[in-house]
Amino acid sequence: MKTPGDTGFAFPEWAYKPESSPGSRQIQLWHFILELLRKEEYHDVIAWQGDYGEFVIKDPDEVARLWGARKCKPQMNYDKLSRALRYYYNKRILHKTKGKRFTYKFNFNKLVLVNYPFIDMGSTGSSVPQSAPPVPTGATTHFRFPPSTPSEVLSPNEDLRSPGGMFSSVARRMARGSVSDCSDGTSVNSEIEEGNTGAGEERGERGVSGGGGGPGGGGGYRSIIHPRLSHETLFRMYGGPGNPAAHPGSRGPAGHRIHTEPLSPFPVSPLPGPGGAGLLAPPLSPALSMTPTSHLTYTPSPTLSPMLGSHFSFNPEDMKRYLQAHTQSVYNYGLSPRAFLQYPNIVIPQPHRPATDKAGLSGERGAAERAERAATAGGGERGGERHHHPPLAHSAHHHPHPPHSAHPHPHSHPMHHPLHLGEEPPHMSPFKFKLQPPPLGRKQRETQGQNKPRQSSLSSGSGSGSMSSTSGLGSSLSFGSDLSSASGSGLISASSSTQSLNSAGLPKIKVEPISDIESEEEVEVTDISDEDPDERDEEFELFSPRHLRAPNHHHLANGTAAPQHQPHPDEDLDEDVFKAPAPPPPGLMPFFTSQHAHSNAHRGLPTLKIEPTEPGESNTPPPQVGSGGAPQTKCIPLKLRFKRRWSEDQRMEASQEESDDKKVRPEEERERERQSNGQMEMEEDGTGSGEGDSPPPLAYEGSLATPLASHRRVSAELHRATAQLSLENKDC
DNA sequence: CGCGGAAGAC
DNA sequence: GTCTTCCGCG
Repeated sequence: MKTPGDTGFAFPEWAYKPESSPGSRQIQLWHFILELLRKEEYHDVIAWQGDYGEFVIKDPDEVARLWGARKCKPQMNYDKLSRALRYYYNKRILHKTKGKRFTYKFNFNKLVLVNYPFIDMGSTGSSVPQSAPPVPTGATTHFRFPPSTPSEVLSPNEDLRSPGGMFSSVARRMARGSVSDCSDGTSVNSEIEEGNTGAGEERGERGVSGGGGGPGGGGGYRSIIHPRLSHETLFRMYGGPGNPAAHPGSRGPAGHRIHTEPLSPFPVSPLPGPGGAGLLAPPLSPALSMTPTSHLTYTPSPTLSPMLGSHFSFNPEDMKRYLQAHTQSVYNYGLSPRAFLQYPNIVIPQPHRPATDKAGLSGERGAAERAERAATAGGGERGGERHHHPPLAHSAHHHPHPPHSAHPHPHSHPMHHPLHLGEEPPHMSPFKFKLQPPPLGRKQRETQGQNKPRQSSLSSGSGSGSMSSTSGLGSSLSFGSDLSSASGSGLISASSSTQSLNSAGLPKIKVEPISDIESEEEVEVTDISDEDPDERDEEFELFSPRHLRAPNHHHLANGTAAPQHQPHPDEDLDEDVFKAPAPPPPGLMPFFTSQHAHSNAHRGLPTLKIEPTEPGESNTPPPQVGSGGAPQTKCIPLKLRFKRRWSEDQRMEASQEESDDKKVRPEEERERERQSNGQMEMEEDGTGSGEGDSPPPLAYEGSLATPLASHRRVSAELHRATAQLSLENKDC
């Protein structure tokens, strides 16, 4: 569904950049998949379908062939490709949609969310259905796979500052294929890329007629983004010139909203100054820092890391929306609130469903598949996915642009076989679906049970310090002009379809009547069957009381009430990234204010209070918390408290991650944890004094980039601070 | 069809 | 580290 247009889902550009991937120089499979997904030409082969992030490989052999071509592995086949895909399970980049053949689902949280932690949802009212892709179908939604050529990577200069420059640079990159050519001369890239031009095999043409590429020009969504120009769609942090494509609503570079919300990242800096991004106020998430410079380095997760050159181009408003939507999605998905903790300024979005759109999301998956396979039949009027989408897209999204040829009708593609997807026209469904978290790999599942201490792989992986500074935004996104509409369309259709499916005997789905009240739980459809127990568990953990202990903190930190919603089952995800060290964030902020500290102490960890000091560590009563000034009434062993808290958090994380990461990052994390635990002890108390020592930025950085790392850093900082305090406040 | 271990290439 | 290749299991 979402695919309306094609790629209904918009990913940040960085997601498409191969460079971003840490380990591999070459394009990674998930990048490749995304690339294919975003190209209309390949919709017959692979397309978004079903829930948010869910896609179906309609033609496994073809996909394998393409992949093989890209990698110059002629022997590639679906079996192998799928093995590679399965490796993503542990990384949590993907998970399998059970019950549906060839259907997988991206974990956007990991992919996207991570990168846009700063999003301020609170302000916007618009909500996007959970399942909806982050940026559903907007005209602008396409992302283009940027060619990866490193050389091409934007020069910092360009990226950063000049919007135009960025675009151009980006454009260039994009223009190129993302991939390396096979030695034989076959260039994979060309295949894909050319698809647009027609070079590609059958598919080729789809594209965009809008070749003009001009922004705004092309037809349909694509039009907005010329294949090569997709940048436009990309959002730049501070906007380049508004995207023409941008939806009408967004006007100028600086969206209105942006300014309106103090907290919102956008307002912060549009200044592009290089420093700007990096320099954002500590409170802001690192991600916020949009500066190009920072981006370059920023890598949220090892796997996901944004590419160096990531640029952002976006319309602020759009961005905002996008983020919100995304956030919601994430949220719905079960993103852990903790993630947000890191960013005090960020308002945690509460999921809410659009009044109108309440409908659920997508569900059609199976049907679609079958349809396809069945296919054949020309059953539908629609040709492949698009069929559905386009219409939806239109209605749903109003294109800012003038209608384009491309835009078109679903059928526009000559190539497509008429597949009939299960999609249905959007309509609201009275039910709400509950999203299931993506299923974990077996192991993970198994493992979960055991709580091993582990930390998130992702976070650590990427890196540590370097990335931190960079803003999360390295990616560029294209936003659908209208989220609500988009979401609505996608979701709705899905929901309906889902239901139908159910009736059909498809996988079980939980359908709940929608209650407005629960806005939080958005709709998601998932197969209950498997899934997510794992993830859920994980998530639960996040939310578990322990974490929640100091809900207030969070809220405070955020500045807005975070949704208290209970642990969503859904939450999940990407914990790694998000999980940032819970303790730190809240703590840090508070740091500066003595009051917070106190409050924390009091409220927060009641239990902790009295515990005996630890053995090795200083028994010494921790310094008073209120360093700032609040004389603490008593010397509270903050250390202990914090320590405890910290430990718990870590444990939690560990447990969560454990499951997640088992493979991914094993020991480092643990080790870190251990260390941190040991050290952490005092930390937070130091708040007041600590400040000096620990520059907020650090903390943030860490948090963004790598939770773990950040933890460590923070802890170290705290430690130091604490030490000082201790010295100072010996009396206690 | 899907999963995941193992070995190995890059 | 990211697959690629094989393979046994369900």
